[in-house]
Amino acid sequence: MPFNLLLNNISKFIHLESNEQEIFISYLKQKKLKRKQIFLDEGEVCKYSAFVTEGCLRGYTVDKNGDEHVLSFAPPDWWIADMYSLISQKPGILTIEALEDTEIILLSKADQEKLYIEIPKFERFFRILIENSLVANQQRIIDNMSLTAEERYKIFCKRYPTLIDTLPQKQIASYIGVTPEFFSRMRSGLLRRG
Amino acid sequence: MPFNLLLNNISKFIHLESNEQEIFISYLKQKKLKRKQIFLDEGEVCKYSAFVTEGCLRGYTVDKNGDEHVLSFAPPDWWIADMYSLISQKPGILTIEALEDTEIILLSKADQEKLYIEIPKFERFFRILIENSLVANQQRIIDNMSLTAEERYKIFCKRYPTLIDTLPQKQIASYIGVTPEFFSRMRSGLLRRG
DNA sequence: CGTCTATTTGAATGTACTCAAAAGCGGTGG
DNA sequence: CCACCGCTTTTGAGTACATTCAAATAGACG
Repeated sequence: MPFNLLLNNISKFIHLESNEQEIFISYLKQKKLKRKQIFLDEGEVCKYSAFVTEGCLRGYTVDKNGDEHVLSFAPPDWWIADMYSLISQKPGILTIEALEDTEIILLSKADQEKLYIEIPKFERFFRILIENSLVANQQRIIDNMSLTAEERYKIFCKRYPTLIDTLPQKQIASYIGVTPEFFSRMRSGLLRRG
Repeated sequence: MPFNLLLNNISKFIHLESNEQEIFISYLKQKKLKRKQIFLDEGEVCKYSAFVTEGCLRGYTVDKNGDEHVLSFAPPDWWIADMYSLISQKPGILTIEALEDTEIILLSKADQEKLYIEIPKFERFFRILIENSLVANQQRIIDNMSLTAEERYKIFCKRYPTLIDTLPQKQIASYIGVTPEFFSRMRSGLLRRG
């Protein structure tokens, strides 16, 4: 079944009866994205949460100089959306793009709201999901203020070991908050030393 | 009634029947903090969410050089906690301190969990609260990556106009992510120009 | 293969930091 | 109520981490 990864993800936090599973599944849509395909563009209203089952997405913003800044990666078993836009239903600031051929499961904002009412457990599920996301984001703010680029890179390597070999350096540099040039020097420095 | 600010805050997102209000209020405790008093210390397990009714708190971390970094301010009508520690019930990294004489309302983790079960609406309330917090934190990450210190300062002034005159510059500098010395220069630069 | 993009390397520059010291301000006690 | 003490803010000079711009090299995809 194509929804197994998602159902398993959910079962870590709440238990669904089989009829509840059916209702939930009825709300889901599958979608495939080609490498470099845009899932959500800056300025659009975000109408879906996406759960990645294969491949990888990235969410990024573009600043006034045209430089990109990666807010988040979404490898398999992760959710991604422009949370600001999804909540407010106003035009968003994120672009979400496939870094490779990717498969996702979609849950629309409207259906998510229905879920909250029909199966209140989902309110709990998404609360917990967002709590964890909040904690991770707060930690990242602290790290950005407290640590050097090299320390942030080491933390990234520990926290996302699987992403290190798959992602282009450019993208990791952008997530960590340095230029690709500096990231390259940093890495060759780390290799020579420890 | 001392809980009016909090009840009013909640009523923006969910409606409580009067008996539900009573249950909720029965879980709350009031507490007063003197200026510079520590509400939660680094390394402690965070057992309470705090809602500020008067004064102001700040949550900060201390890095390996002994420098402080402010993660959040909590003026009246705001919640504050060490979310990581509150969720995991492990020792936290935040210190939460009163910047002035402050009054807060406490809700314990245990009672919050009870609320979720007895009055499921609260699951929704806190989900929404945390969603908004997540969006604000994500925006801050983006701003830290995209903007200069001066631009971040201007945004801070717009977003928290009331805090500008009450907070010591040192604290704002720490929130924005610059040294007090640089912050001072930056400000005098801004005053001379526009 | 050829083209396009990613990565590396070099040199000059800038933004923000460090250390040091002076000036300002606020709270507290005599 | 004033004087003092401690903390915050300002100012100065030198420095560092990271950026910019440019060019060469390497890699990946069609």
